[in-house]
Amino acid sequence: MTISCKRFHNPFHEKLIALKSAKNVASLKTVASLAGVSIATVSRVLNGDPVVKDETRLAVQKAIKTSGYHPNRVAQRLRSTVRSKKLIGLLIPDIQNPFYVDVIRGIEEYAYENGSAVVIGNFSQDQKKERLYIDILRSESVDGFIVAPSHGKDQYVESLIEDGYAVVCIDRGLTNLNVDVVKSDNEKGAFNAVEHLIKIGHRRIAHITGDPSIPTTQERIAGYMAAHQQYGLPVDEEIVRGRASNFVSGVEITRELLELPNRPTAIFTANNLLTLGAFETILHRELKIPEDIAVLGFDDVYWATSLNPPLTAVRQHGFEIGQRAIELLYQRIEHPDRLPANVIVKTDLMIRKSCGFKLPSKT
Amino acid sequence: MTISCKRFHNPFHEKLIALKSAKNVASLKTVASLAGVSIATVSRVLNGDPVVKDETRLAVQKAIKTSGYHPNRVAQRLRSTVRSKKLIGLLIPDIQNPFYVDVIRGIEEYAYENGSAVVIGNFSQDQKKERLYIDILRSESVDGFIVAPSHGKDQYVESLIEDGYAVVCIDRGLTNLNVDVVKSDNEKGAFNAVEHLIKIGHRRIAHITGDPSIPTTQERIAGYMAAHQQYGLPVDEEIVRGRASNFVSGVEITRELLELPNRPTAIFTANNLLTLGAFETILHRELKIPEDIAVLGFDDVYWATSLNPPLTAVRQHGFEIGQRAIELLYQRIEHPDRLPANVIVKTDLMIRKSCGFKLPSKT
DNA sequence: TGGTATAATGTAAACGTTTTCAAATAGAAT
DNA sequence: ATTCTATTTGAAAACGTTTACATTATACCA
Repeated sequence: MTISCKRFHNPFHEKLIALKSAKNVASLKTVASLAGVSIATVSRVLNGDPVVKDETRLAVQKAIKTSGYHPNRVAQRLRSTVRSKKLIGLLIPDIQNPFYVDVIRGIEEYAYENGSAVVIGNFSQDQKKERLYIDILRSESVDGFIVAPSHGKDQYVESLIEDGYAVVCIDRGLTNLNVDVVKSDNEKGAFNAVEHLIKIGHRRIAHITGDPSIPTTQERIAGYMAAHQQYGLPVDEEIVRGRASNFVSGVEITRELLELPNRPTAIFTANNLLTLGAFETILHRELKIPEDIAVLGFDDVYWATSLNPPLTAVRQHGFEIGQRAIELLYQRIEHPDRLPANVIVKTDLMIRKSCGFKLPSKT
Repeated sequence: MTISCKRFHNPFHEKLIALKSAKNVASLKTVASLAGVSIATVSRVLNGDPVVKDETRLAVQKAIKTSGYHPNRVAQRLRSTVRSKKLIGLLIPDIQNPFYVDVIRGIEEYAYENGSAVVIGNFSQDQKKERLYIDILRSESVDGFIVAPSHGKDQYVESLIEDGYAVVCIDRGLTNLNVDVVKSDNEKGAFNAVEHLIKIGHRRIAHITGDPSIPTTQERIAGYMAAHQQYGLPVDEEIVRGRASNFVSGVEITRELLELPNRPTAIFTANNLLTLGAFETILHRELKIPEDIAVLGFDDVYWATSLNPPLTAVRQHGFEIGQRAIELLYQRIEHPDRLPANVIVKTDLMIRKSCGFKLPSKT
């Protein structure tokens, strides 16, 4: 007992305690006087400046260790005009959407590996909230933004870029400005999905779209149209409907579709919430999937295989999208004048049972 | 055209431009010289100090508006020793778990309404990652932490409290330290679930538990046991099994259970991933739920009603847990010496079809 | 009018860094 | 010894706030 106490009361340790600030935290000053040098020298050691003498470097490093020093990121951020990569602001439209959760994971993993922290703002498609978050993140001096803008001409996001912030958009771009964008190949994904339905014999395929004002929605509709055109199938505008991108909308529109005199044999839903609405409505009516009506959804989710029947879905690679996005952001921070890149991430069609099987056909 | 240009070239506006810093951002200094006062006065106006004369206040407010001033939160944080509520650190074990997404939403909504920002660290049950995040958040000088500690005696979290940080734990507490905790009533939830199964006639009920080292798991097991005891049902240890809290574990253990000579008539799974594993395994074997075997899961999720059959589940109120947690955190920031609170949030049993119906019985 | 109390504002230090510039030290060459 | 150069270090300013303290302006009273 006495011995261990002694160990803690050696003069060195006492000096250390006295040197720490009110918050009981070691600062440059603590380390400096512990090592008998100036704070400038300590700073140089920390930043790997080769100019310091080996002898001093060693002394400083020892002092850093014994004092348990960690740099104060707030002070660093306040001081330096040059952008580092310490704090990334992330603006997400809907954290409940598993697609965005994947995106977040991708970003977060990369950030973690590089010692960055991520501030997340979930603005729930609410413009006012989006703006508040942008203001907050600005005043937190984040080093860069990753944003899924609420719409194509989001002035607040544009102003960020004009003010010289590093910005990468995900899921949707900006109409007026040339900016780094990472998103899924929505048109191709939708095309492949509808093509699959056509190939296994469907001729009357409904499409429940998301919020028509969102670019993503338009691209998926375009893919739907293109597949029809390519296979010489007419499009019946009556069975291409969409209002909001949520569960309720999925339920309502599916109900409308099922009551149509000439009911479609398949439904292609534009996102996972719509899919859920459709699934539930159909099963509630005691109709069988895929025998009575097939369902194919945009967005694969981890519980898609547990649905009964397992869902055939267009898989977006959210994780990879997130990774690409933060990579681009890092690059932009380093090279602010690099030409903006446009990364399109492929999608995969995950064929399961909700669409039935391929009918015999000659390719 | 000419007119609008003129408007932008009035001397006032030119002065403003000249006053803004290199980053083209207004600071206290900008506002101060625009209003012809010192920065101290501007600061006072901003913080609602009643000492300033109405006349000056008006002038300053006008200058604030025209300059588009926003306070720099980094500088604020660096300067003030007193904790505010501007930046909250949130440490989450698994952002893919919809339960935690609800918790995050609860926290985030409250934070938004109060002008706080939230830094999220997702440490994926990885101790090393948890520690790094704690270090980062410390050095970002967050005003408080909300943490789901990786285990009951998490020294790193404990050290936070010892260093005077405001900390609230969610989902699990800390063994050694008295700290604010918000969590579900796990034992009661499990009890109600098993009671329900017993009441509708099940006599042989398996329990797939989560990672046995997590307190939550123990509490749910306790509820399982208590229900058996109360209804005079013996517990067969062989059908109470658990390894990790993930999907694979759910699949494996379900498989084991199904191959038992004396197969249980119902499975109670301890979280949503295990449930998913069980569901998928059972359906894959072409067994019918609930006729062949009933399933009841801890954790209700938004897609539970879309499963076939819809899942009977113990609903945790993640959103409310988040809200309570940040409320407690705010309180602790204001009153660091308040006695720690222990909030237990009730659960609800959502009865759907995966357990079959109540057998006629004389209560 | 001068004095004093009160109200209003300004000055300057501090928070913990980074970085420029100047100073000190050392070594080499004369 | 003196000067010069190269190496190594330190002093001080700056980032944008808050705040204790000092100063000035205003009002009141004798």
